[in-house]
Amino acid sequence: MAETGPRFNAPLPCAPLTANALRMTLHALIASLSPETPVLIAGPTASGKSALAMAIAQAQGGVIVNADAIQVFDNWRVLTARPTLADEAALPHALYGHVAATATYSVGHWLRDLAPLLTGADRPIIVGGTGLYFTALTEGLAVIPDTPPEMRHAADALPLAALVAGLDGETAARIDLKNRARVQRAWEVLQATGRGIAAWQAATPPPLLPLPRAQALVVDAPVDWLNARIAGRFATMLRDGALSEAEDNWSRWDPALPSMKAIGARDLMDYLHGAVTLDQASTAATIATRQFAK
RNA sequence: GCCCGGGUAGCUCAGGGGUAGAGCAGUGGAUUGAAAAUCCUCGUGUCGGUGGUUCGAUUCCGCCCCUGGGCA
Repeated sequence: MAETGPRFNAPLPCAPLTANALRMTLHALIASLSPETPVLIAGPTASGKSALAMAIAQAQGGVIVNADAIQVFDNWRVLTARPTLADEAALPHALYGHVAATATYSVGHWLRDLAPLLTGADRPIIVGGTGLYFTALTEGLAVIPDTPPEMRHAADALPLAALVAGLDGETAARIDLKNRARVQRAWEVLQATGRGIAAWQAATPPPLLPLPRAQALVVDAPVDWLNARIAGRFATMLRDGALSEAEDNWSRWDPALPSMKAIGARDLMDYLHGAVTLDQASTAATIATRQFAK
């Protein structure tokens, strides 16, 4: 059962179906689900995960819970394809836009926010594109004390080689030493706690929701079909107000903030700066989306 | 019409008498608190066409075609 990453069964080959066949497939799929058991929905962006979640909630009830690292922030709705106000009014949603744009947030926060929903009255339907979140949920996450922000600042200033030199042997043997994000995280943990991250991870507690206790679905779609949907997506976002969202974020723009990592945010800011045309921004954002969807 | 640049990977370009290499795009893979992040892997293409010089031309020379700019 122990696999690496969320490798769910994939019963929904939605793309090549006609609208009617798709409706019937969805119908059969939903009918096969137990209304008591938590549902997990993973899949690439623009594959129709949210629509599936809403269809399930509509038919069987339950709360739609976000498992996307960027949709948790309150500053982008259109650009991150968060459920609309109408969607949220129609069906219960949780962990969407509940974090301030200027806050830091990560898997640990998410798991803590999620925990009460797993034992609540409503059956959770957890949808999202962040693989790490699903992995942490179904396979567990090491409990490591928070590292202070100063530690991050200190590490930011150091070259990779210095960080590598500062690791404990057990950790150094285990992680990708060329990957700055991994190395820096390990360095920060060792500095802050005096214990190597490998040791912390070896003591990972059992998962909050092991895969066998959930109904896991992955929306799988052919690349060509996906790319076609992605191609029109940014234009649609612009039409729906992505540009004014960008203007709203203008005064607090800081590329280092997690909330500003939203695909297209940087491109929109570049456009507002006059550095690129809207066309160039759209192209860049579309390419980034396609790469992300893989 | 004349003068000066260019024409090399899907795109932007570097190079240079011994059949060529970067970035981007694309591909495959990794992933334990930045994950919409981060890292790793994969580069043969008539070097615009055609003649010539040469042991050997994508590289030098002629002509032709295309393209950017300047002068008329």
